[in-house]
Amino acid sequence: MNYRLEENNIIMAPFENFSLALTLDCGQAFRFAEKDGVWEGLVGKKKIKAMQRENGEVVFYDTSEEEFCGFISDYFDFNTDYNQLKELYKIDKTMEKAVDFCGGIRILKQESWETLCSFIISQNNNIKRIKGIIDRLCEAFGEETKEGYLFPRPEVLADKTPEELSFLRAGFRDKYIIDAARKVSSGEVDFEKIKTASLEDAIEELTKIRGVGLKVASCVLLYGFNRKDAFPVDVWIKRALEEFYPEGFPSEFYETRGIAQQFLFHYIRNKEETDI
DNA sequence: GCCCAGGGAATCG
DNA sequence: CGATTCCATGGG
Repeated sequence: MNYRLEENNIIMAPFENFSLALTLDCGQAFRFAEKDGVWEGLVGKKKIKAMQRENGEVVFYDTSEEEFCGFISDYFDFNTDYNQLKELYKIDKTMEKAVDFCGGIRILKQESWETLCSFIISQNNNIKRIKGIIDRLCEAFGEETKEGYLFPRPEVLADKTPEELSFLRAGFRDKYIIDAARKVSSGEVDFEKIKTASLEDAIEELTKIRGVGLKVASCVLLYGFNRKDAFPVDVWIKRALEEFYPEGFPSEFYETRGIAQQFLFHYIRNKEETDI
């Protein structure tokens, strides 16, 4: 990673066609907002504030070399070589187009509980509403800090009732949030076990929660447990598999097929609109 | 009014 | 098993 320090900001040199906007707004994370080209969001207790210049440089504001090399690089998974992965994906015609279209995306390493709760809310829902529900959830139950409201811990939500969550306007998902909070805070669903379990066992553990099926569990593992072999199949990916991969998704991608999935998802979902 | 949104559970046959 | 229906809410 090539970077330099200017006052309290880190300037990161362009690399691998990295796109800050695509990465933060491709449907994997829901707590980042853009204003005048500057993206802000809370990751745990720390705020990440960043913008990307025309020349590809990324400015990370109010940080240090230590924080950039540790916390920020870890969150963006900057030490994983995406160029190598993208070359591999290009053996496939459709994936080649996807990589050309949105190869600047990186899979973030998000906090496990926040990811679980967020993707429970995501089911049969649209991204704009998902963000609104999560904003209200954080403001009502998250610890208030000078950086903003933290994502509420499961212990705080475990003893709530659906009526107490009705202001979220989460619909039928409110009881799923409560069930997840109870099972995670009690240890009935064990995050430590998930971290070392096989993909199959990890999915089985997460699907003990009401409202968590194969797709949500796969998203949680991919985005919230850094499991690059987790492969969420939503309506868009399902269509793409039927249309382009009647023989199945290429087995060569297995170990990192979750990343390939993210490129494919964004490509098929956005190509028509931007072609015009 | 109708349809759909990064699904899942319950209920059929 | 697979297919269908219902679930809340809001935007297009």
